[in-house]
Amino acid sequence: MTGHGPLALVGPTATGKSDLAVEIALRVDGEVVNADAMQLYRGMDIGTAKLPVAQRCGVAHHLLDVLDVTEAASVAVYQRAARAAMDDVLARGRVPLLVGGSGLYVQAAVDDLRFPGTDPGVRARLEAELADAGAPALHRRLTRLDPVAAAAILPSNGRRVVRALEVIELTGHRFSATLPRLGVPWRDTVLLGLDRDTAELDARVRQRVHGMFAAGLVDEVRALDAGGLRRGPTASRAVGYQQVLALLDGRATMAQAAAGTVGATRRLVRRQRSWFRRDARIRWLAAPSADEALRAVTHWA
RNA sequence: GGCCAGGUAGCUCAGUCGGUAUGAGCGUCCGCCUGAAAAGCGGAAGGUCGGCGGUUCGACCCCGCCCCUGGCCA
Repeated sequence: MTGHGPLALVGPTATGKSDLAVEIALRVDGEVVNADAMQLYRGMDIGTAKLPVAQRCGVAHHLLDVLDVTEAASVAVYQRAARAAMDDVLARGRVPLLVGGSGLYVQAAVDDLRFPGTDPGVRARLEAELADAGAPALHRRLTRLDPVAAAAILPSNGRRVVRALEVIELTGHRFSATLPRLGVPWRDTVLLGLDRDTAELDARVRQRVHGMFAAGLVDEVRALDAGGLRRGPTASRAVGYQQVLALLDGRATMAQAAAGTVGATRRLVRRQRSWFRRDARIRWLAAPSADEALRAVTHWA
């Protein structure tokens, strides 16, 4: 098979990655490692299109259902877990199959990205400043402390300005100086991409979303809401969940929630594409078949 | 059939006391992305201002007729 390292299957949502991953895993004696930020959450099943156990055909899946809905997800934390999982699979002589559509997560698992630490106190203070002084004011400060980072971050992007200031405060170094260069892979991973024609994918998204509502997405969200979903900064923003929460609040009708979910999913697809598009290492598959995927891997090796 | 309101960007709608629409939000397209990433942020493209005629140096804006939509009255 590949023999040397992990295999990654990436691409926008609703293209059929999960099913294809199982097929490939069965052929190469592989185990799936999730690279989807929202499938990390326990109880978020219908809305994240998490593959039901019955459809996993006995293939082991790692990093699903590891977070409570109230916890914030974090790339750095994910990176450690994903690497540990892949190393474990490798150590057992099997092939890790990294599967998911969260671009930054995939890159964190596959490349030598290093994340400077974080501190809840510092973060909270900066967030508070952001709330009353506004992003441009914080950006001005960043310009003084780290002109290079300031030039790369737009003054309106409060989130990124806050993180840059946090890193500077915590490390004493410029944020721009802490960013490692790309191109240094952590392991020799083969990246495969799965996409579909836009019109076809949009139709699949529409169908999938209607299927989710029919399968009980509203009840799923209601149950998670009772478990604190709203307090979760990450989970409460997930596509579908966000819209159903609005429905439960009476801020949207069922039709609006469904249409909103379809729209948000389409936008997600566009952003996922623009993220993956720039990674020249990805070998894009023309069709979702294990045969083609394995052929691509062989030709690559 | 009569009266009233309205027809401006793909959608919802501002606006112009007559002087080439700095139009807005949403959508669309493109891009950015290093501890919330299904998040966060930016840029661009889109309009014969319902149609025809009139008044005027000049009309999206005023006048007339027509068409369409919604409401009220018959």
